[in-house]
Amino acid sequence: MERVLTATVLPRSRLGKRSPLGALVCNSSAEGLVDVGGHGGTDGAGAHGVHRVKLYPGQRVYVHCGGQEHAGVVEQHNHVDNEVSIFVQQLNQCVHRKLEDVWLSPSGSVAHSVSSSIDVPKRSVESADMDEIMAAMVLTSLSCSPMIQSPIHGEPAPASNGTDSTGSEMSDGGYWSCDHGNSSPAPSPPDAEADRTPPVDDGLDMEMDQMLFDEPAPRKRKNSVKVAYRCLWPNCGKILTTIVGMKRHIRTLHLGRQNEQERCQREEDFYYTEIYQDVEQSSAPAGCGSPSSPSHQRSSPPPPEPLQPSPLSQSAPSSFWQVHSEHSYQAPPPVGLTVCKAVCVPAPPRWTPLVTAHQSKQAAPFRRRSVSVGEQWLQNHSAPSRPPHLASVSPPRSHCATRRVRGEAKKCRKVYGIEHRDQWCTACRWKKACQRFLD
DNA sequence: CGTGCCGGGGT
DNA sequence: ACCCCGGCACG
Repeated sequence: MERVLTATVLPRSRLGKRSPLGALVCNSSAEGLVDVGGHGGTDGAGAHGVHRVKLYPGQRVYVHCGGQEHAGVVEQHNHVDNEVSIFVQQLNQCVHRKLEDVWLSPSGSVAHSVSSSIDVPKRSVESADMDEIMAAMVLTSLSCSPMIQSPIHGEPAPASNGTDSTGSEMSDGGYWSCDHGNSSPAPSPPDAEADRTPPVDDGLDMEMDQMLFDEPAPRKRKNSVKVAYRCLWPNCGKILTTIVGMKRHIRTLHLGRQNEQERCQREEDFYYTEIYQDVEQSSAPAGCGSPSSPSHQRSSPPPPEPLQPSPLSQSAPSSFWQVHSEHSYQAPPPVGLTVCKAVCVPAPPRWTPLVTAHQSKQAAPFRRRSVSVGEQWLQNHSAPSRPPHLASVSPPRSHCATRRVRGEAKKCRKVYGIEHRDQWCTACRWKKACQRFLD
């Protein structure tokens, strides 16, 4: 019931900072306290003075003075001491009384104090203070809860293209308004909000958790500007409140499919921007534009150009370089080549044609056949300036899908001649692709 | 036609 | 795994 009370009498002007609830009641007391004062309450326990209300100057009250009750007029009500200065006309003097000793009606008629007039259970002062504190906390949380959720719900859904005027979303925007107005029940609690949130990704959920529990609402309010991060990925526009969450969002949703090893860690930085939102502005009554629209954006990074992955993330399909030594035709080189053959350029004295062979090889079209380790190395290192589309695109085997193009390199047969067949590489001897003079 | 080498078979 | 060869494609 107190909740209803506090919700309905949300203050327009707060007087009692030290006692939020008192301030609230005070507000209502201006109109309500007087006329309820004389009503016949059934609260028999309230045979004492005024509790937890503020008396305003000029208000008529009754006090005991010199063993007799006198009517008086409130001159001042000191909240700190809970003392009331009352001018007693009969005595023509001003008296000070504790609030508890002040009556709004003659005790002879009805022996109850102001506190009983408002439907508040009689309690000790301590418990009453606790009530105030609790009520203040409730109020605080209620009034601040919109701030908490705003960064998430205030922004368009991921599918939005950035236009913030989402009419149906305005219901959420209503919480931006401080004026919860006459809604009898408390505003929809945060968990209800969370349920409505589309579970797009875990990042958002975590954001919600962080926002709701880790970050006390008042802290958010310290600066009147809220910071959030908006994903710049096309057709996304997701808003998160932490950089970590945003980076994770970009990583998982947008960059996730790319080669993780090749991807630069900081690449996510290019795909989000920092946005700010004025609390005051956003808490304006609903209807004056979407509350979700960020008041201004800052530090706009270069346009995302996202569909074209940055060079950092572009990775040569390593599958193309598959090591497929179909045949272990590693002909023992006649001059004793070592295992290094696969990687090092074999350059025995007799293989002088090798150099030209390699040079010509670079221009030769690629072949469908899987390449050997040596070929990989050569293709990776010896021709860095070749057109990238030849390097990174999947096998562009020119014409023949099944048979490799005849290399221009001289092969063992040509080098050694058929009469020195024993000097051929094994592959050549076996009529396989030459492993010594690679294409 | 010479050459490179794939696919397949034999041991 | 090693060895050989038929046969095809290419220059």
